[in-house]
Amino acid sequence: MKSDNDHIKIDGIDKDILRYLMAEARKPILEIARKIGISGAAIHQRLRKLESSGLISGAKLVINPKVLGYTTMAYIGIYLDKAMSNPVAVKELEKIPEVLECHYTTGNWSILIKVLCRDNEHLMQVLNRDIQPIEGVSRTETFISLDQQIDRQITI
Amino acid sequence: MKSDNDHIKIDGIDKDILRYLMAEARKPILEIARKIGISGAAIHQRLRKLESSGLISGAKLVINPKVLGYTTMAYIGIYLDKAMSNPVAVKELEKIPEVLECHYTTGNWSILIKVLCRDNEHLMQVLNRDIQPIEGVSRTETFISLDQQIDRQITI
DNA sequence: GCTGAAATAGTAACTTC
DNA sequence: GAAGTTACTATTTCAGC
Repeated sequence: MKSDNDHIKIDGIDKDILRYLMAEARKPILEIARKIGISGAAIHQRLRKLESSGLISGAKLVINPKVLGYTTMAYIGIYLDKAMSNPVAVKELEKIPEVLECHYTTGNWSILIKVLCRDNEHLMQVLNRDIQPIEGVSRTETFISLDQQIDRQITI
Repeated sequence: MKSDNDHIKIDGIDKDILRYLMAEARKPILEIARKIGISGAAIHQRLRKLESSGLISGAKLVINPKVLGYTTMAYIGIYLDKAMSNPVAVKELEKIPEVLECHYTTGNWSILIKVLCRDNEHLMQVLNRDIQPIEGVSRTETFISLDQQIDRQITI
């Protein structure tokens, strides 16, 4: 039984399989099999092992929010009152669909969140109507991402 | 021909399909077909349409970096000298595999990046050996993510 | 959106080292 | 017994309707 923190051994073949699927999760496994030089069933067995080891945590369809009209991405640093517990604030943030990430951070803020909005007006609404009213939120600092220039996963 | 910024029409069935696949990109399409009540081929047609519209930009295998021993995630705000052009700095940041995201932001910094390291010592190395030496980088502010409490995509 | 044929994936039993 | 192949069934993909 492997816990989340055990390091596991993966060989070159595992790495090849992962690299292909990290870029294109629905790539035909037989195609990978032909390129690597082993059978499709063998790849499937390795994938099952990588899944049960916890290294593979899933596969997600990536969608382009711009096509839906969501063009404004921003990071917001949130200062919480000392009395306010982080988990309670996170529970409230979870209810806001525009909040995509939430980190409990060292440094100036208690919380750093990433939000995705249609435009600046929508962002202002989320700040004023959804975030500021949360109990314990004293102040926020907003950084709009004018352009996301790198977006990738860990390199295998 | 649709450009990246056109909004497209998607109906309830499209939304259902997207919701299933955004959570589990490798979920059998026939399984979704049975739940929604249309044929697998119909779903496939809709997926092709969604792909060519640009809404679906791909499918990625999600891996758990903790299993590989990467436990320290941090955001780093970077101040650039006025003379330094952003694209040149980004080109250098791209060469650092630990840099997962890079945003050109409004506010205090020129650039906000997200890095993933094995531990605090590794993070220190990346800062001192890889980031600080980049020409034009004058100062950095680091925020370690003690815990990522929300991580999701846009809600459809 | 459906149908049906060809390609591909997933599973299990068998083989080899 | 760990890793792979072969053989078999289910699913996906693609063309024609």
